[in-house]
Amino acid sequence: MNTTIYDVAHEAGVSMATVSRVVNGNPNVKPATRKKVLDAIERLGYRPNAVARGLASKKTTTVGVIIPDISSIFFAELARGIEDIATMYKYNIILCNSDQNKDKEIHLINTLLEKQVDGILFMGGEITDEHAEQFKLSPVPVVLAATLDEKGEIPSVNIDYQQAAFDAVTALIEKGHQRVGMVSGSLEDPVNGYQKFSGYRKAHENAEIEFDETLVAIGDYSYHAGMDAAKSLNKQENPPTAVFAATDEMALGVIHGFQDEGIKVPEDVEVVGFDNTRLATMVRPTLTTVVQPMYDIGAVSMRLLTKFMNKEEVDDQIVVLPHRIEYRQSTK
Amino acid sequence: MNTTIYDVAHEAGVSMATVSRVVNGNPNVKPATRKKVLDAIERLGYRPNAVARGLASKKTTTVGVIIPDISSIFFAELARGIEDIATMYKYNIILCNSDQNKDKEIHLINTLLEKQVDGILFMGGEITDEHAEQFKLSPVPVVLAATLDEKGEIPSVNIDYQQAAFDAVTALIEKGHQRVGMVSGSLEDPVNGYQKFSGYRKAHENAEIEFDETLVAIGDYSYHAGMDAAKSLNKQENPPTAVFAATDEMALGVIHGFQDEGIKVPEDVEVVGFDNTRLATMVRPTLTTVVQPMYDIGAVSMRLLTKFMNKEEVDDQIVVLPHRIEYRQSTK
DNA sequence: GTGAAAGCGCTAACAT
DNA sequence: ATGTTAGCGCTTTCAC
Repeated sequence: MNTTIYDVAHEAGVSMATVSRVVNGNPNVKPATRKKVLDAIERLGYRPNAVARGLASKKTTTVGVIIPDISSIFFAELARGIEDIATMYKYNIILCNSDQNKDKEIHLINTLLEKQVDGILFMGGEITDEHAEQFKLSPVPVVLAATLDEKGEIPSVNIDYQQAAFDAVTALIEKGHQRVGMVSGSLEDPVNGYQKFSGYRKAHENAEIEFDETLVAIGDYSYHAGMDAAKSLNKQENPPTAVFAATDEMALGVIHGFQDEGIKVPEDVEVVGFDNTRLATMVRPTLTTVVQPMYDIGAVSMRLLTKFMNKEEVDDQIVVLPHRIEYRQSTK
Repeated sequence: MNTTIYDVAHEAGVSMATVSRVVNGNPNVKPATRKKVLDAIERLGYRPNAVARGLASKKTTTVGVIIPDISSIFFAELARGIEDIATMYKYNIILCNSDQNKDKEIHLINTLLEKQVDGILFMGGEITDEHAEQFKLSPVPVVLAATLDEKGEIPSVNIDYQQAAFDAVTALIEKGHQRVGMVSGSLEDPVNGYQKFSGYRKAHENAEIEFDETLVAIGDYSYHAGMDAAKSLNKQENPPTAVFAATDEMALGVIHGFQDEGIKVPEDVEVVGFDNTRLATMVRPTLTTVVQPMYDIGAVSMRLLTKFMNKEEVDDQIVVLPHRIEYRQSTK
C-alpha cells in the first residue's frame, strides 16, 4: 500500500492537518515543524494523492479539452497554446478528439464532467441548441476556442473570420482581379464555411462585382480537395485569375493543382490561404495567407477559462483577436 | 450541491450498494429494481462522480501521456493513435508537453502519478538512469512510444531506426551514388540522431565507401535547418548527389534549399526523408521517404499499456514495427 | 438479490 | 501554531 498523509503525520509526530498544511504551502506552520514534516515526507517517499484531494476539496486542477482532431496541424498548434497556459496555471489537460461529431461531443462533455474537471475548453464546428443546453447545465465554466456561438452566450475566443475573408478577397479584387475563385468549407461549417464564404461575397458586393457561383468550390479542408478544386476551376471556359482558399492545406492543394495543369502561381493565378500554419512557408511558392494566431487563440482561451475558474472578474467574454494578411510568393 | 448516489438510492427506495451495482452494470440486480434505479437517475439527473469512484476503487481510467511537443506534426499523429485506442478501452488521456526537457519530464511523471493515472505513455529523447529509476519506482505500468530504452528494460514500441536508415541509404548507394549526404539530428538524440546516423554509416561500410564527415550536417529537425544544410552541403567543392534527411521536415528544407540554389531535385540531387508525415505528399516534388507508422506506434503502444493495466499476459514487451520506403518524386 | 457499514486519502471547519 | 473530526461520493466486503 502507498504511504498516506496519515503515515507521514505519524512519522513526523504531528497531525494530519499539519502535514496537509505543509504539503499545501500553508504559512501557518512553524519552520521547525515544517522541517520535521518535510523530512518525514522525504524518508517515506510520500506522494500526495490528487484524487483524494480532489474529492475533499472539490477541485481537480484538471480541465477538459475537446478538440476535433489533434493530428490536424491547425488544432495541434492551438492545443499547444492551451497546454502551455494550463501548465502555467498548474492545470493539467484531459485531451479528447471529437472528430466534430455531435454525439461524441455531447458524450465527451459528460465524461469530462464525471471526471470533475474544473472547466472545459471546447473546439468544434456548429454549436447546436443541444450543445448550448449542455454548456448551460455544466457546473463548471466552458470556453470556446476557434469556435463560434452565434447566440453570443458562451464565452469564446476567435478572430473575425468574415472580416478576414473580406479583407483577403478585397485585396485580390483591388489588385484588379475580376474573377476571384474560392475554395470554401461546407457552408454548414460556421467558421470555415459560412463565415469565410460570407466575407467572400461581401467583398464582391462591396466591389460591385456580380457573384458567380461557378467560381466557388466546396472542399473538405484536405490537400486533395484543394487539388480537385483547382482542376475543376481551371476547366471552366473562364477560369479565375485568383483563388482564396478557406484553409492553408486546401490552398497548397490549389497551388499544386494549378501547377500540375501547367498554370503558374502567382503569374497566371494568385492564391491566398487561411490560417498561416507552418505549411505556408514550407512550399514553393510560399503561401500568402490570412494569419490566424492559433497558438494565441489557444492561450487566450485557456487564460479566460482560468479567470472563470478563479471566479475573477471578466470584462469581455467574447474576445476577438486581430488578424492580418501575410504576403508571400503565391501572390504578386 | 450535486446529486449523489445517496440521493438516487433514497429516491429509488434502495440502498447505495444497489445503485452502485446498476451504475456499474453488475448483473446481480433484479430487472425491476434496475428500472427503479434507472428512473431515479433519470429524474434526478444523476452523474456519477469519477473522482470519488477513483478514490474508492483505486482506478481512474485515465492514463498520462508525456509528449515532447504536440504541435509537431509527427507527435500529433502519434497522439491521435494513442487517443483512439485509449477511447476504445474507455480510458481518458492527460496530455503533457515536455519539450524533451529532462527536468520537466521527471516532474510530469510525478504529477501524473499524483493524479493516480492507471498508466503512463512516454515519448521523449534519451532515457537516462534517472528516467529508468522513476519508471522502476512507478506503481503503474509505463510504455515508451517512438522512444528507445537502450537497456531494453522498459516496454516500448518503435521501428528499427538504424535498419531503416541503412535501407534508405543503401538504396541510394545502389542507384550509383558515391557521395550521399546526410542531415542528421543531434547525435545525442538516440532515435533521430544516433540510430539513423549509425544506419547511414553502416550502409557506407557495407558498400565499402569511405565515410566522409563533410557530407554530414546536423540539424534541429526544423525546415530551416534542412535549408541551411542543403546550402552548406552545396557549397563544398564536391557536393553530394543524394541526401538522406532524418526527418521529413528537414528533407523539405533540403529540397527547397537546393532549389533555391538552382539545383534540381531529383535530377541533380535525390532526396530521401524519414517519417512519411503528411507533409511528404504536400510538396513538389513529392518526397520519397522512410515510412514510420506514427499512428500505429501510438495505437500499439496504447494497446500494450492497456494489457499491462489489465495485468494481461504480454509475450513481447519490446515491439518493433515494420518500416518501408515510399518512393515518390524526390528520387529518380 | 439487496443492504449495512467500513473505508479510500485528503481538506476544511472548528477547537484549542 | 497545531490537533480533532466530520465529511467528500463512491466501492466493496460481508451479512442476510
